[in-house]
Amino acid sequence: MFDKRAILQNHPLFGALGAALIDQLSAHAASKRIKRGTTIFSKGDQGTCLYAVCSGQVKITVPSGEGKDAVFNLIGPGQIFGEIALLDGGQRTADAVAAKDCELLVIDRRDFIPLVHREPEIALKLIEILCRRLRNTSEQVEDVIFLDLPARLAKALLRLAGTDARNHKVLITQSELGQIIGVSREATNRQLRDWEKNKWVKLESGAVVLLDPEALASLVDAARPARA
Amino acid sequence: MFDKRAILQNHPLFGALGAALIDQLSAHAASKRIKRGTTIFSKGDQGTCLYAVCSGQVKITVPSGEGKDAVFNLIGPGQIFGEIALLDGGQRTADAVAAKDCELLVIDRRDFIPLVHREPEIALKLIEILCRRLRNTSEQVEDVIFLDLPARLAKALLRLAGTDARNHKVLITQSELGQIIGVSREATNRQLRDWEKNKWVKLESGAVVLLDPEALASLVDAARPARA
DNA sequence: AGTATCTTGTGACGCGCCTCACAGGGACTC
DNA sequence: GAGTCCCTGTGAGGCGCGTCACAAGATACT
Repeated sequence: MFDKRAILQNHPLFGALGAALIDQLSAHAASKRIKRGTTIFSKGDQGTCLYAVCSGQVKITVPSGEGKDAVFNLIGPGQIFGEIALLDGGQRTADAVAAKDCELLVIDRRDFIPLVHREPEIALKLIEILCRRLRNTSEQVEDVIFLDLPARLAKALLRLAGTDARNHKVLITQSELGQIIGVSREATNRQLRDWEKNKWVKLESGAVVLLDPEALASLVDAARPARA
Repeated sequence: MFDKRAILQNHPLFGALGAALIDQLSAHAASKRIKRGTTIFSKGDQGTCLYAVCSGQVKITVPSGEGKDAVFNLIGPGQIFGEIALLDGGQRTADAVAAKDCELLVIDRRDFIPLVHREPEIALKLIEILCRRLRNTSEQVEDVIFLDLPARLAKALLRLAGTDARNHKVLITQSELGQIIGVSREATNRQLRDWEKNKWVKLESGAVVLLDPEALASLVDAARPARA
């Protein structure tokens, strides 16, 4: 077990709150250990919980029959997920699966909603988080429409390297990369091999090492010409 | 001119508010007439205003150099736009252009933010709106990744018919349709002609008449097989 | 009415990426 | 040590859709 209060305190969503509120919230928050590969919820479920990741990583995916899932988001420690269904009481818009062994905090709608009504600070924080999500998602739409495979792949690698690893080594399989950018595994592989020839990346089993991040970045820029 | 108070009162975002607050808000809200084709703001601008559409229609687009814009959203009477940049103070994520002559209400960040802090009701309403936007945008990502041209086109037509017109006549040009679904005008035209042969639609200059909406709907379903 | 502009309609061509198919290598299990 | 995964690597074939090019009807502008 771990100290719920300490984790809430450090969490961006709740950090600004007073100690009294933290106590109150932690009384309602259940901690939960989840094994890698476990499904936390599925698209279409009635959603009643908010989740905060304490450790591990959660993959937000959306299925399209035949295991052709697309990966929408990777949630790491200190981030929350499941807010939308929690807040509007609707269905979950995607699946959530533990990408690694995880420790999660779970807060139920019944306990959370009254708090939002009572505490404007939380509401504002939520607005901030939703805005950020919205910006991300909008950018995803743009990317899928405007950027070709190389640009999307480069962008994804840079993003993953930023959040994920020291030394520009991204721990991810090529299938997963493909799912993130919405492209087949084979196409992903071919593009990476191409870059490997140019010494832009080095491929390992289950990982991609970025040797020349700037080259990749310039690729992204080239694909999206500045406005006239 | 039109009565600002009456419009705010009828607006979903503010309808629940007390009369006193409405007065207060309407004092700060400027009304504005905008001619068709006018740019209201551009992607990258520092955004300080929230807009509510009283009449007309606003097109939210995102540019990709060379006039290859994609249309993200069409905002009609009773809807708001520009919330994100308003709320988090960041840059606008897209362009906004008047698709028809419009009457807009404009509320500045300086006047609005304090109100959000003071009035939990408004914050909650905003959360609701942001959630809905987020759901829409997520669905857009899914669609672009999973659905092919016919399915996306069918879906777009059905959506436009639902909000837009009586009698299943959608007033829109084929170029605009292409921009909405992220596809070239030519491809859009070919698909529509195809459907016209089957008597599913009838084409007119600047409009598409849906003769068999159910056929189109079944097409959308077929493209997205139910989960196993 | 006459001209410019927008919209539609279509053919040809090519490229990007998907699908299918198969093979080798590393890791983990019995 | 043999078998079974999962991950990687690659070839061949195909087609969806973008791009270019051009023509004819519709609309708006003066």
